[in-house]
Amino acid sequence: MATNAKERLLSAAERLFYEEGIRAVGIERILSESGVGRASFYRHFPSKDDVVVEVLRRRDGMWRAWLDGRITASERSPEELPLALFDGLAERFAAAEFRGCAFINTMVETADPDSPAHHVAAEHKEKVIAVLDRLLTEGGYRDHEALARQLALLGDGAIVTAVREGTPEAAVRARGVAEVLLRTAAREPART
Amino acid sequence: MATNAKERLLSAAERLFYEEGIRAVGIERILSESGVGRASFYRHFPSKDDVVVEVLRRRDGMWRAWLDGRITASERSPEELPLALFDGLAERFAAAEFRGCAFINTMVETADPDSPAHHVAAEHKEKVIAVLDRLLTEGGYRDHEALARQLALLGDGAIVTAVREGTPEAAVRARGVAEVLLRTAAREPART
DNA sequence: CCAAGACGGAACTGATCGGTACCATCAGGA
DNA sequence: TCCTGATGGTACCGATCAGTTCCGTCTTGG
Repeated sequence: MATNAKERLLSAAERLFYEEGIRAVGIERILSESGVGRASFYRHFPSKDDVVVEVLRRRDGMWRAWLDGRITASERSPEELPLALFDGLAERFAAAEFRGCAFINTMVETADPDSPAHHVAAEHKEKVIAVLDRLLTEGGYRDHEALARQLALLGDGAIVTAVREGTPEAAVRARGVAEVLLRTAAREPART
Repeated sequence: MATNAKERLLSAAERLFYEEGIRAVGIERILSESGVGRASFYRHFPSKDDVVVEVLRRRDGMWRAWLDGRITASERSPEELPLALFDGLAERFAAAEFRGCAFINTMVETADPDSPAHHVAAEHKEKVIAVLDRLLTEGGYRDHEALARQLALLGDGAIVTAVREGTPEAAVRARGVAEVLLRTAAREPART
């Protein structure tokens, strides 16, 4: 039976890619930090690019599961529930290893917008927007899709700002903007 | 007399770094596209890293000069003048070669926040925020600094969103948020 | 008990990386 | 005229890149 070589490779690659960047991390580093042999690497993955894509897919699943958790654990009212995104971001920004959004970073580092990695990263963001759209719809907001895209834009702005500043403060600022946005937005007539 | 070898190097490097990323562009590419000899390169710059820093400094100056131009050319009223940033971004996003903000890209690609390049990039953003702060102060906004930082966060969010979507639409969405923000913000009592 | 398969280690390929050294050329000022 | 200094071209350096190949070992299911 196979041991968990593939799993070790993926988790080491995920950590290294996030901390130092994709191009900056060579195969050698992934091998030495995961303890996997060179040949085993290429038994599981045709090339480094395939590792990148699979790491992003994993991270997409993890990240959205985490977001769902933060949403269900939030004690905010339905019309304020979308703000749970910014509550969550505030936590993430405070983590020592925080270095922005792996998907934004990938799109920046992988210049070619047609590359598989760029594609997976872009899809992740659309899925997050879909989650926000659902929350806003349930919250009774009329123009929920446009609002969802504005909130996502705010979240991404907060992320790159936090990378630059090195403090979690950007999450608070973005949440402030989001609160104004939600208060101003029109909601469906109450159904009572 | 020296010809313009240094200038050719810098403009070629700036274009290549922006289009393909810093790590993705080797010295060889810069040499061949600028027509400069290898030795001449190292007569002007101690290392590639120094080119990166000087390119960023140049671009910082150019970019802020361009922003100033867009501001003075704007026909918006003083209280709406900060929106000129988003008008300008809308133009940039529509350009075929648009690939985000060179400074954000640099900070993402250069993981080390202590590196000179990261530093120059971070300083650029602070200078832009200072410009916004001045506009907001002149527009009579009370909490101008916090507002300036929120608008800058919106701008950066629009930029990374535009990279992902490949359309200029994000500028319009961000401007919409900015309008709500400015309308909601408290202004000094009118001095008439 | 033994064969199949997953594994780690290491040697090797060709290409490219950033950086150095040397050389011939060409312009301009004394 | 001659000399100085900036230039472009090229050969070269050691290091590292992604990827291939082979070999010995260990585990596990039949």
